[in-house]
Amino acid sequence: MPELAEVAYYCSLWSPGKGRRIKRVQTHGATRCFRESSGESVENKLRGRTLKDSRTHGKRMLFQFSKGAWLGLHLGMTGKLVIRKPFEELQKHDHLALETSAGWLVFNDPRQFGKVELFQSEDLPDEWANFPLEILSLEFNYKYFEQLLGRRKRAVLKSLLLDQTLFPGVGNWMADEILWKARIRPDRRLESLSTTELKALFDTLKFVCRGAMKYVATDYSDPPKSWLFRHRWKPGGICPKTREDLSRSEIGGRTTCWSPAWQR
DNA sequence: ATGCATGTTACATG
DNA sequence: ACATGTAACATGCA
Repeated sequence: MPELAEVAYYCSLWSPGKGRRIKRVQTHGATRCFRESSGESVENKLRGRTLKDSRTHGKRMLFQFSKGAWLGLHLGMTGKLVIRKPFEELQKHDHLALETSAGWLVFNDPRQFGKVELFQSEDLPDEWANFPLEILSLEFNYKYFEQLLGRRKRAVLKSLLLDQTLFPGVGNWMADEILWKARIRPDRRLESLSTTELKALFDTLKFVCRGAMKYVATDYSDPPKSWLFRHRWKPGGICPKTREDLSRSEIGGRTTCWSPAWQR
């Protein structure tokens, strides 16, 4: 589920907890989400701390607590954040739940591809200090974009867009949306693009990220029907531009949807 | 029962 | 160094 905008949305769901003390922490200690650390260490670290701030970068989330404690979350494929009422029963895949006076701040993830990690530092943790530029930042301009692609001439576009070190936050549906909007086939290689196409790719990259933030990040509403998003998973889905059938196949290990009559 | 899923990583291979 | 393919992870859904 979660890409750039979905992550921003879920992150915002914990905002009612800001400024509140963590009265109690519940975990299911040994689930995969905790990786090398344990649920117990997370409990000990966060109990009694106050949630001060939160941020996202691409698909990652970071929560800052008092006394230099930081909680990093990645939602994987099926993770989400949710608030449960103070006396509400926790559910089956609630791996981490922080009790505050505003209710439980819950991380839920059935498939457990998500990840929970703790950092201890006064300032932003080192792991977060050197991330690539965010796509929607001002500094992520066309010149930077060209420079990013410098060594990747042979790469297939679909795979390239999914590279989190280049385009943090772009996931499967956004990559397809970007290529569809730019009218470029997902199986093309970077080296085959004309200057015009490269510029179109940059513009649609920004466009799709902005649109995703506008629609999805605010209240989890779907993008409009003019987007591929609304048609790509429907059996017999139709391209909103040509009204013709969409195609689907695996590219770079991921199911990919495109419009053969529209994309070249 | 089968196949598939908005993600990442490790590993083998070219 | 770059690129590709596969498996693995663990669960729910059609």
